[in-house]
Amino acid sequence: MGTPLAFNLSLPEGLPQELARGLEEAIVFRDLTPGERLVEEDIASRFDISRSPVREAFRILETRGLVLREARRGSRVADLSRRDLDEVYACRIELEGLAAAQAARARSPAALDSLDERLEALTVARDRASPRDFLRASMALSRAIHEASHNRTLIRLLSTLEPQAMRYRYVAYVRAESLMDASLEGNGAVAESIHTGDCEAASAATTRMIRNAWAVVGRVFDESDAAEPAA
Amino acid sequence: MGTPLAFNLSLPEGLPQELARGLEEAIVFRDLTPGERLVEEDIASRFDISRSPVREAFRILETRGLVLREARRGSRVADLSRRDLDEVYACRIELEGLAAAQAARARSPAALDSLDERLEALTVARDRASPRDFLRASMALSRAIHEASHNRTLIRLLSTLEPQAMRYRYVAYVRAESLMDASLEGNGAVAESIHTGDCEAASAATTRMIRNAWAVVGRVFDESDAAEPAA
DNA sequence: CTTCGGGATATTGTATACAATGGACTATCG
DNA sequence: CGATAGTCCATTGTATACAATATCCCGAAG
Repeated sequence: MGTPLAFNLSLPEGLPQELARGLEEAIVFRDLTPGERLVEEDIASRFDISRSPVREAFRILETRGLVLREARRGSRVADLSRRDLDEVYACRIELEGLAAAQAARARSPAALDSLDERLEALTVARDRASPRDFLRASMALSRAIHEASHNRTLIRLLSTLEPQAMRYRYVAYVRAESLMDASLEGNGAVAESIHTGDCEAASAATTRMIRNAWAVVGRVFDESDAAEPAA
Repeated sequence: MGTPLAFNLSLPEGLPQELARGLEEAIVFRDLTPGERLVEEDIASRFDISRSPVREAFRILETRGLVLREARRGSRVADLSRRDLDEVYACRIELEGLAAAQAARARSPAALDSLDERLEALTVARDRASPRDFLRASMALSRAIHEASHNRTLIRLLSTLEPQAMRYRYVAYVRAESLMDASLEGNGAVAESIHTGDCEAASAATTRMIRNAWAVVGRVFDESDAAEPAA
């Protein structure tokens, strides 16, 4: 399993966080495959650091549902499953809906600007038709919406839920790039109602978008899963 | 600040987890006060262990919103505020509502038994009129509902949200013990609709219960906060 | 051929040692 | 007297060392 896993690790925010971010991308984009074992020493030596920050990074990833840790039995990349997908999307509907509603209520100018910016970037990424870039941009936009809610607790919860969702979105986008159009459209509607300040509409638009995505991503996943049942 | 903080730390689930549980109780029940600094070495020597597990425990508590960590500046017990309270309750409404609905949909016999058991225990705790015991029992009942949803992702999210809510509930119960009656009644209604298998009713009952609690706990907190603004 | 046991090994969990940084204190200068 | 630079100390961040345990492999017995 010749995994590249080569990202430079500067430390503007702490080494464990940086490492976690890198590993997160590797998991989402399947450089690290579901079920793959994660040995602390391996990762540590690969980046020429000690096990201490690696352990902390694993813990971070565990709270994001990307890594499973069993006491004294080690860590491994969390599996993908239809059941897990459904769990994540059910939760997303509730929390993203709330975030959009509260963002619409707050309507802070700075947050709205950031939102427009990210939406623009998302359009650009769609035109390049790269699932990877599109997802990164989509993640940034989501974060902007979450932060526009000015609800730190909600932001905390979503930051531990979104990465898990990204994995399924990536699989779907790779197999059906047209999904990106739907996502772009949905996000546009959400952004618009947030601008308007209509909480109900923002929540409804978000709910609708995620429910759609759920159906499509789920379908694609099932097909993908049937093709290669034990990835 | 002669903090007792004496709980025996056996290790049936790992030392950091055990320590985190103990510290969590100490924070919820105000043995550790909001804003109080948490020095790794202090805690470590107090329990005669090394800093390693203490650091991991702090990280766990950070994900539960009970501890704030700033890079190289140490950790401290998270403050209580009306804003934080509102954030937590807004999220709880969504997630607990979903949990109740999914529990009603699943209706697995084992989970229902566990639920009844916890509800009975809650009644007993109410009769003793001890906020501490009541909260512990209430926490157990909540967990039973969450697990009855059979949604691991939701359980994960709620397990990082509930402890934060417990802090406010504790403050409120101490000042207004009658709140326990309301909680007991609300939980009874929720349990009943879960038994019935009516998702809508379960969700609605939960939403109503939490919305009520939000209003009352918020009011009590404001009064309490006015009395001692900087605890 | 299968199953059970025992030891070697790989890996995690905990402790300790070292490095680096931030804050406080002090002394000196304007 | 106030401001500021320099030093010291408390504390976190990282690395390494040690302990404990689960797993794997192999051999022997049934």
